[in-house]
Parts: sequence; structure tokens; C-alpha cells
Amino acid sequence: MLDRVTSVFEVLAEPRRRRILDLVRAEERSVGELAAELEASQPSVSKHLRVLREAGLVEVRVAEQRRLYRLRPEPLLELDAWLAPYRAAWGAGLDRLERHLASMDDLDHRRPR
Amino acid sequence: MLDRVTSVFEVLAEPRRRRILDLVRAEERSVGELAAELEASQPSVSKHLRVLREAGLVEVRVAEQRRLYRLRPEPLLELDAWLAPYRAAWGAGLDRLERHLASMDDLDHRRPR
DNA sequence: TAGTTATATGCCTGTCAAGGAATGTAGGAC
DNA sequence: GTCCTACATTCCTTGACAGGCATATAACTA
Repeated sequence: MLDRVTSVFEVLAEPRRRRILDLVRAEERSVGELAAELEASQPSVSKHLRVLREAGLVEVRVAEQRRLYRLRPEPLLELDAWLAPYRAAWGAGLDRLERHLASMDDLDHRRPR
Repeated sequence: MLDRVTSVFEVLAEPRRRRILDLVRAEERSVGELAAELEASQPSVSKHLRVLREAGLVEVRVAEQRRLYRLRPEPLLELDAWLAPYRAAWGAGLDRLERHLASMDDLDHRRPR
């Protein structure tokens, strides 16, 4: 593995990884559980978890044969910090914006991949 | 162009596009200005702007031969909404977190591409 | 209209990230 | 030790995406 560091932004570009973060935020989970929840194969989930681990977004502990993953939210501060000046930019017209959000929220679920 | 819709998360994965948003947030800019600021070629900037435009993150107006781009922040609400539950997750230990952020902030600038 | 400025877009190439299939590795029970 | 469960990793393929170069398109002026 070379010196390439994957930024939080890149990590979060992948919808399945965001979904994984949602799940491990709620509670610690094993790879198998995540795979079942996502209806994905174990190897692909493992690969995503590796990316998340290396980005510092999850931590893992071993419990018998299982590995349990939990959220480590610190790297998301970068995202929050980037977003901060944009919050000022949408200060007005919040009703309109929230309606926009509701329509955007459907996009990831509708997109085949 | 097929039905593929690029999510905000995917759009923001590209550091140059984030940089473009920073610039057009500050003030309206032409393609040429952005290209100069980014030290990138005009066609590549144009392509990024197309992605941003199609994601609804920028708006354009024509001024003589120039196109001036400005920020449209509404789609970022999706990002903010996604991030909201994670803010609760990092509530404690904020000093440590901010130090983490400072070190993260160097990553994009250091990474060759 | 021709000429100029500004930008969008098409074509091409190279890189990379995702998943599938197979297999290696780790932890435990008997 | 063998066998089982759980997961990580490798190898390979494929599609997406970024930039470079060339050119088409848009807007304006004389």
C-alpha cells in the first residue's frame, strides 16, 4: 500500500460505505451482520471496511471468530468544517431548501449500481 | 446522458470541485478565472463545472462572452442532514478532535494527483 | 460578414475503484 | 491435531472518471 491517503470525502462517495457508517453508528456490528443488512457479499463488505478503517472512520475489536466494527467519528470533523461556511450560504429560504432535501434524499436509493 | 444522477457525495469526492465551490461561494467567477486560480486547463475546469451544474451546486449566467458561475448551496443540505446524527457521536473530547482536524486538513493539499 | 474572445464538448488514453471468485488467515471447539 | 466459523486478501475483470488535445459552439465587435 503506497502513500495514497483516501480523504473522507472520497470515502463517503460510496453509498454503501455511508450505509455501513449509519449501521455501526447505531451499534457495533460484525462483518457478517453488515453483509446481511446490505445484501452484499462478505468480501466486498470486508473491502469497504478496510477503506473505512484506514480512513480512521471505524474501529474494530475481535470477539471470538468475529470482528466487531464501531464508528469512530473524528474524521467527520473535516467534513463538518468544510461545510461550515456553506451553512451561512443557505441561511435564507429554509423551507424551500428542506423541500429540496426531501427530493434529494431519494436519489441514492433509486440509483442502481 | 443516461439516467445516472451524481450524488452530492460523489461530486464532492473530487478535491478540485470542492475548491471550485469554495471560490464561487466567495464570489461569482468565470471559467477562465477559475482555471487560473486552480492552475488547471480550461477544458478540465469546464468539465468539472458541468458536473457541478448538473448536480445543482452551481448556477451560471452569461455576461458577454463569459459565463459566470455562482454557488447554489441547496444540495449541500443533504450532506448536512447526513452529518447531523454524527455530530451527536463526537460530542465529547472536542479538543482532541480539533487537533485531529488540523492534521487532516493537510491531506488534500499534500496529495499529488 | 469576418475576426476575436470565451467556453463547451468530443475523442482518446490512462488510472483506479468496485465486485466476483477463490483462497489465505485467524480464532475457537472438540 | 482436525474441523468449523468468520473474515481478510489476492487476482482478475470491468466500468467510471479524470485530464489532454483538438475542435465545435456561443457571444460580441467592427
